[in-house]
Amino acid sequence: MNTAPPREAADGQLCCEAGGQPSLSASDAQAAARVLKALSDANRLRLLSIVKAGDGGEACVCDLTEPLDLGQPTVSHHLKILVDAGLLRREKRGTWAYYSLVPGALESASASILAL
Amino acid sequence: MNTAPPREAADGQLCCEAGGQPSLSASDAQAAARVLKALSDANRLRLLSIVKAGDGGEACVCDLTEPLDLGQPTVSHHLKILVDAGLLRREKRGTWAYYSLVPGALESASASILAL
DNA sequence: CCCATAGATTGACAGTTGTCGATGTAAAGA
DNA sequence: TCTTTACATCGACAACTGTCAATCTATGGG
Repeated sequence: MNTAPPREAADGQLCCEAGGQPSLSASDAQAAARVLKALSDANRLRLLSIVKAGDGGEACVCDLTEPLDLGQPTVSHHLKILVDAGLLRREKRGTWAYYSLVPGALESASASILAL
Repeated sequence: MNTAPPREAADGQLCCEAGGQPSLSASDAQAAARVLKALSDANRLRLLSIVKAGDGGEACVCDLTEPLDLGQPTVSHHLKILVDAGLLRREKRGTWAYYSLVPGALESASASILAL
């Protein structure tokens, strides 16, 4: 809305000076936000942590329901969000579903913050 | 191959070997989630990016309202969230409010993901 | 075939979030 | 003083999120 920036500040400091840098495109920001949104919940961070610390780097849902003190449908819901964000992988073996980290996914999310 | 985990219904909890590691405490997860939640919005990521790329590493609100195509109150709202999360600093000079990155804050947020 | 178990899906509901318009406030000019 | 400028705050509203109880699906054992 500011079409006429003040250019005569007494101190010489201009207010609205065009940065001109693309900085971060809207689509890049949206892509990064999609992953970070999956990481913005305490219970989901704990799920990732437990999966990472699990034997063989994986864990099944029954391993995850108890330590978080959440219902099983809620845990499944969070796991689906993490899978959809590309952070977790689901592998079904027999009756059980094993979740494991997608290699490099956390590093990529971490890097997207530093790349701001 | 099918590596069936030990299972006992009446015993209660013996599905997959419980990996009793503390992994990530509830309070640590909540603290990390609080910062990551501030980073989980595309417009806020763009705000940080513009501030970082700004002259002197700072920018005033009028620099931020236009490129995001958001109303001024909305931008102020997002900036407040970023300040509350410890990611931005606000300094008022004259009529203008200049925002700048808190040194190390992004690195710390990034590290909290890798520390999972 | 019937039943038990692991897990996903559905529906509902309260709480939160992003956005805007209207208004308030403080500083700089006229 | 009166007005303009830059920004914050408030109130409202739609959209989204996290959670649970109930139900559905699929696998395995008798």
